[in-house]
Amino acid sequence: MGAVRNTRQKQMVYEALTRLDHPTATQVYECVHAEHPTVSRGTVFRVLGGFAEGGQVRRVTIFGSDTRYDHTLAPHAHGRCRVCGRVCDVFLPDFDAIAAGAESDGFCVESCEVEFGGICAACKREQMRENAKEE
Amino acid sequence: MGAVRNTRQKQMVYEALTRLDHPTATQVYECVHAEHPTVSRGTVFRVLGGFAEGGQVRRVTIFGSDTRYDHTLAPHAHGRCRVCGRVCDVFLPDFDAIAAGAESDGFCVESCEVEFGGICAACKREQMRENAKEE
DNA sequence: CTATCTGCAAATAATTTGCATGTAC
DNA sequence: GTACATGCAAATTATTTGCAGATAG
Repeated sequence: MGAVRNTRQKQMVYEALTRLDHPTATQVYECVHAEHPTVSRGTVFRVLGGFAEGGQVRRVTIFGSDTRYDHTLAPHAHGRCRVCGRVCDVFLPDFDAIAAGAESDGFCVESCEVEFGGICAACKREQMRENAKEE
Repeated sequence: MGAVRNTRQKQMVYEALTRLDHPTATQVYECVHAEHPTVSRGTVFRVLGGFAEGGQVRRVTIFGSDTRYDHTLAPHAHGRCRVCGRVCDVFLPDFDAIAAGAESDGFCVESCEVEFGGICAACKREQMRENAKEE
């Protein structure tokens, strides 16, 4: 018992996840439901929950926003750009050092989430160009 | 215009915030409402939102859990202990280095949130004691 | 076959909002 | 006095759940 079955719905949810960019569960539902109207909200939420449980996807809660899902498993941080609004992956050169810092404060680390607010590389470049024009 | 008024409700909400430990808005509401039944949910949510906006308190979203509020403004991380369930403050020796890492990946950092999952110092000590007893 | 999954629709739970009234300054 | 704030209750929004029927292995 306890065997997890590979259903069409799970495949569709996972595929939507790889195609969308850090989507919320509702966005995944909308994406899947658009092409397959019979797929229900409940199923999408349950499937995503199962994936998160099983470690196939990462559940990310960014700032005030809703819970989002990320299919990239390699350790990385997230940035929320206040210009374009997008959530983007941010790779830190020394992710392990962060956990090490927490350990030194007595907390036994098993998982770690890092989120930034600010401006993404693309929007920053855009701003530079604007400023240059003003001169 | 635009002047923020100092009302009794705001004082009570802030006081509850300092007394509770990383509470959710609903917990703050329950705390305040217990002693002052006329204070409404809407007011508590609005006041907390205003505080977060004005920078008097920090809004923290930890893992899947609800939005929480923190009156400690000094930069620090949060740990969610999977044994006692509590959210505790974790002070990292070099918080700035994390943002520096993100900058090196091109993200222009304005704010940073770090969350850990694991076991807090108190529960870890408890475990040690248990293990010692088994010998 | 049968344990797991799904669809549906109803139930929760958190948070927001409209509006008439209250009150800080 | 008046602009901002509050109380209330209804509206939204995200997510969960119960259950009967469908289906993967």
